[in-house]
Amino acid sequence: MAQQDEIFKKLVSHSKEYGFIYPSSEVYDGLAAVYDYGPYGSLLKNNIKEYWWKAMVQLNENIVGIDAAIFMHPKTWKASGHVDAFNDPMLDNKDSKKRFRADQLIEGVIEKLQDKINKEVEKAAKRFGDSFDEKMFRKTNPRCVEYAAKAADIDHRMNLHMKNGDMVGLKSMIDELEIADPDTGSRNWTEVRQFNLMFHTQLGNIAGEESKLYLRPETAQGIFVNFLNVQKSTRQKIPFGIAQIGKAFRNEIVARQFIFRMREFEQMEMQFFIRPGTQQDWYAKWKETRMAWHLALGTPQSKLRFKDHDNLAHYADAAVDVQFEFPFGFRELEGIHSRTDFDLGAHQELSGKKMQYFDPELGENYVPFVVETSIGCDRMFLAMMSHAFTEEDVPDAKGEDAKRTVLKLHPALAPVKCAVLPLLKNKEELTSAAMKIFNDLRYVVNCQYDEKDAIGRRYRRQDAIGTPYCITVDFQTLEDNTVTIRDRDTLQQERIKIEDIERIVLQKTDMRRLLEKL
RNA sequence: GCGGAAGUAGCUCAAUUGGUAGAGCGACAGCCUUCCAAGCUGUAGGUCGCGAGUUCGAGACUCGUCUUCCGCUCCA
Repeated sequence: MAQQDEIFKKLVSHSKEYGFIYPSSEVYDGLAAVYDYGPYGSLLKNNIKEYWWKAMVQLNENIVGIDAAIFMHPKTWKASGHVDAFNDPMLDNKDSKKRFRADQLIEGVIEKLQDKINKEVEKAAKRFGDSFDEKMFRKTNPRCVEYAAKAADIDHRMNLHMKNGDMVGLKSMIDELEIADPDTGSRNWTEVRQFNLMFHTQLGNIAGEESKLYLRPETAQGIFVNFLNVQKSTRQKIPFGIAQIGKAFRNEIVARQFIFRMREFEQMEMQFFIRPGTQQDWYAKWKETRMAWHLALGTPQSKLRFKDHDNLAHYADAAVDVQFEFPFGFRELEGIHSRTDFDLGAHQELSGKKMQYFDPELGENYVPFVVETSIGCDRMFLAMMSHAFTEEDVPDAKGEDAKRTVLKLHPALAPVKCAVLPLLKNKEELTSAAMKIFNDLRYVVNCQYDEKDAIGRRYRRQDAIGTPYCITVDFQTLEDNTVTIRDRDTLQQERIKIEDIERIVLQKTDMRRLLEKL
């Protein structure tokens, strides 16, 4: 574990040192849990997005892409359940220093009351034997009735406070019910404070409730509200999908672990609209499809796994995570959710606009069901970086063991595909020949020319940013128009003709090679 | 928000009991160099996180403050 921690730290500093990820606003001492993508980082991130987009949109004639705005009508978030479900009332125990959700503490009391009722029922069942009428007992037994009434009262009042955002009311309930920290028994609580997981800003210049706008906490809603627009303008028939890549914002209480949990992040989401009742088949199909997408990158099966959700979100009837083994353990990378007709149904209800599809085969209208695939772009980035980051021993110029740090990124994802290097800087014939090759190749792939320092050092610099291939121009080049091409992972060199460089580099690094595996 | 740790050059870290801020690596320039972090020379880069206090004198001691990291609570 300590070793894993060490590797993670090295990855973080490597990311900064080589221009992948910088802490945000570093000159002002940084901004917690916000990061900027540097030159190589943004190239890598774009390649990840391209791989996803092409796999989803380009290769599926029944999936189309959109780019919806981050700002949406505030009612969107009312319909989606985010306004209500993402306001968490929290309080701390001053003695144990632990933090709790006020509503969960109060619900604990309700659960205890229900346990008491169940115990009464059990006792009575034993007493009365076969003649026991449980329903009647629950309704008539004075203790059961009392407990049930109390539970209902607490539940009712809590919901009222939650609805009104009445933090003081929640706190007074906690005092009144004499709720204690379950571990320590302490009742020394702070005030209840509200944590809203959505960021907001205002539309127009006048601040006020009516002009309050949220920064979207998920991209999915931009897809749902455009469902009919897209279906009609692209003449799609169910089943079909809408894909989108975009930023989302969540005011996490604690954002940690580098870019794994950020307050501003990027999602790659696809909502697949289907006939009600077919959701299980499509859920299974997308689980399989998405896993294949991950495996095509060469990520070992052992680093990926499915993890079913224990608690389903308010909109889902089935949910599974694709987890990746990060340096800090298996964590969620992608979610696949069967979202039922919850979202479209909610928008239909709140907007008063029909969100229905006429199915010509069935000859009827219905609100489609949805299976969602949602992957965190930044998490995918971190997964690729942490899998690729390698420190290994290789022989140096004297044949002794030396360390090299190399990013073994999939060639199709690598930010720079190829470096063109003259063996020596001070031989004009070599540099001009190399420059000529470089100026030709740059039209085809992202490549670099480097003549500074000894050749070995230049190779290592390219290793550090994950460049899969290095073309070296040497004296033999001047005689027979051949160059060497060095493989990042094997360090093997092959001699190839200059005229073949473009074809060979493309063949090895083109996204096509990756997409064909799907 | 609470608790813990840490802030000195781009990076990693030094600086005896308080006495003029250094090294290695990296960067840049030049020379040299025929394939895996080579050598030589030179250059740039720091109000020691910030603010007070103690002292003849503070990077070091005291107090405050800010930021980051780790843990806890939350995580669609």
